[in-house]
Amino acid sequence: MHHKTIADIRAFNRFYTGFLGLLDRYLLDSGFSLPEARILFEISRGEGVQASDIVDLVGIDKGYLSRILEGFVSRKLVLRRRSEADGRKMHIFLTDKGRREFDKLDRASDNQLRELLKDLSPGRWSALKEHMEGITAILSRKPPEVGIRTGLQPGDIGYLTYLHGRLYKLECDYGLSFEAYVAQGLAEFYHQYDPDRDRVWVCEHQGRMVGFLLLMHRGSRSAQLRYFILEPAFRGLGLGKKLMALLVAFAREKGYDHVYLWTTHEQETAIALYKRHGFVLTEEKPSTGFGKALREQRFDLVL
Amino acid sequence: MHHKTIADIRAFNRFYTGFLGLLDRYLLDSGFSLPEARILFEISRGEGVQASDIVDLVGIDKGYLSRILEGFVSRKLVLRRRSEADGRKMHIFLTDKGRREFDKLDRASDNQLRELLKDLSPGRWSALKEHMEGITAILSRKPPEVGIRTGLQPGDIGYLTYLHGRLYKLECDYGLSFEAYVAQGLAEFYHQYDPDRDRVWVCEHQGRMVGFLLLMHRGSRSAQLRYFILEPAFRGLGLGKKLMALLVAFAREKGYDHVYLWTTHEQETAIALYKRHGFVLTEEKPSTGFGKALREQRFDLVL
DNA sequence: GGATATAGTTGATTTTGTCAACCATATGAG
DNA sequence: CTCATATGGTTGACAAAATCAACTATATCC
Repeated sequence: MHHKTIADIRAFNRFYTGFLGLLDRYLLDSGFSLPEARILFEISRGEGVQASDIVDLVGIDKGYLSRILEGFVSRKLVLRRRSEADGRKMHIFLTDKGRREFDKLDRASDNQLRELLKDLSPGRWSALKEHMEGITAILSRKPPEVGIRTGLQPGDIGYLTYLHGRLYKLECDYGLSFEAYVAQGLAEFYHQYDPDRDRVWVCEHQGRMVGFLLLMHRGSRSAQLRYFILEPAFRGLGLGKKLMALLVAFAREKGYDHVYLWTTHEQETAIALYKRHGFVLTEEKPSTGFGKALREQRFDLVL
Repeated sequence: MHHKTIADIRAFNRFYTGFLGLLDRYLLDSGFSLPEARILFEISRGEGVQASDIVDLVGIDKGYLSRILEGFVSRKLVLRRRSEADGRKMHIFLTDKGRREFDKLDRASDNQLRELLKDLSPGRWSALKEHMEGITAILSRKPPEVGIRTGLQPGDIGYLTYLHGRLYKLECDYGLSFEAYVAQGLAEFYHQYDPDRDRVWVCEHQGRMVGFLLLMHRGSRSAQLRYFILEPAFRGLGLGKKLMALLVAFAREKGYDHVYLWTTHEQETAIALYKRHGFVLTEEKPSTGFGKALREQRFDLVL
């Protein structure tokens, strides 16, 4: 199934192994071997670490580590001190000399990398960094950090339209006319946008919109929920629930009697969410608007 | 200067070294060492490779390689054959047994990776792949591959609006009203879009729009150029020139008398491009439309 | 208090990688 | 043609890196 992707990942692994090898080669004339450098790094990062931590962090045999540390001690780079709390453990510290040597090595590594990448434009530097952060986050199973902000910013109208166009095409096979309709609707919304009575919530991940919800006034007592959307990769993280809670709280705070929304019968996941927050189906009508037979449905929530 | 970024990249290197180590560890019980596996891989990829190629690809000492190959030969996994064209060279081939063994290893590596990543959602798989491709492209200094297609697709209207909103904010400090204006304009364009007389050109990089240009009919003999935009990271690659050439060719082909466009005096780079393609300033009027004093300018090109 | 586990050390050994010398063939200048 | 030099690869001698199992000392848990 993922066959092509697996092959791509393995290709990247080979490529990056080569790149890392390029960096490592240089260490040779630094007086430290590769594992020595990594061990020094771990010691400098957490002064007082114990050997078993390093074993885990660097993935090295404990016997081997013991000997490398022995070497460091004889070169007067580190000190080993038996733990007072647990007599089996040894805490490891850099001596002043060790710190100096490590700093030298560390600076040299920085320079080497800087040299290697100095021809890249700032745009590519930051792209590189973003890609790396992305990979780290994915492989270490960090749940993506998503912030929710209110208030429209330049780019939001367009990106929201883009999300609708792309995802409704993908998931419901709507065509371009739907996207044009969204663009039109958002342009109109913008013109009657009243920050006091209306509110938008934007979910952002690394500067990119991944979710959206909007509540706008319709007369003085009621309001309409519109443009609810979540990027597929960010579903199932509770964002929809969080957005909905914010919306209900806002509607209450602003004193609306009730909130309504229009959707189509196809939006099953969204509808389940609406229902869970107390919305009930109040009206239904057929539609052929976006190139297929649909039932448009109205849901109402009385506050 | 890039100090923080350098540190981030080094952090990624440590992280990824660990990840690769995880993958490599497994090889231990495959009967092949890590360099052996890489060498086998290179042989299988290019049957008949010569030793020196492998030295370059894998970054291994030639003496060491010679011995590893010797080992393969004695295990009947590969054949060495002296080149007929150059008696110094040896071409290396997998035997049937070698191919079988390699396939086994290769499949096992695939499975191992698949196993390691099986809990990731499809969205994260493809994100991972994209990040990896991005890093490879940047580090190997590949000029970004940009394709130009014609024809609107779902997502285009929104993304184009987004580009305008974001970039005009960034570069000219236009506000949201400009973006709403673009959204409106594009929705209208879509409704009167006539594939026979109008054309859009979309520059794409890795599935994302990075440039756009449109020509639409205005009456039967003249046409208007609109929505010309290029993502900053993709300027200076000759894309603007290419788009403009496509537009002029299309306008000629469709028999238009002349092409015109409206812009503002601030768009200096774009204006230079227009002039280079024969456009001349024909009209100018003040405007305060998007929150600042501007001179709107009309340029015409007679064909 | 005795079985079991953890933290680290040590000795023996294997695997992996490096270096320089070397052979055979090819290439290019005169 | 031929001699100096370069290229592709092999070999021997070593050094470095890594592994494994046995061992000591301390801690923990019933």
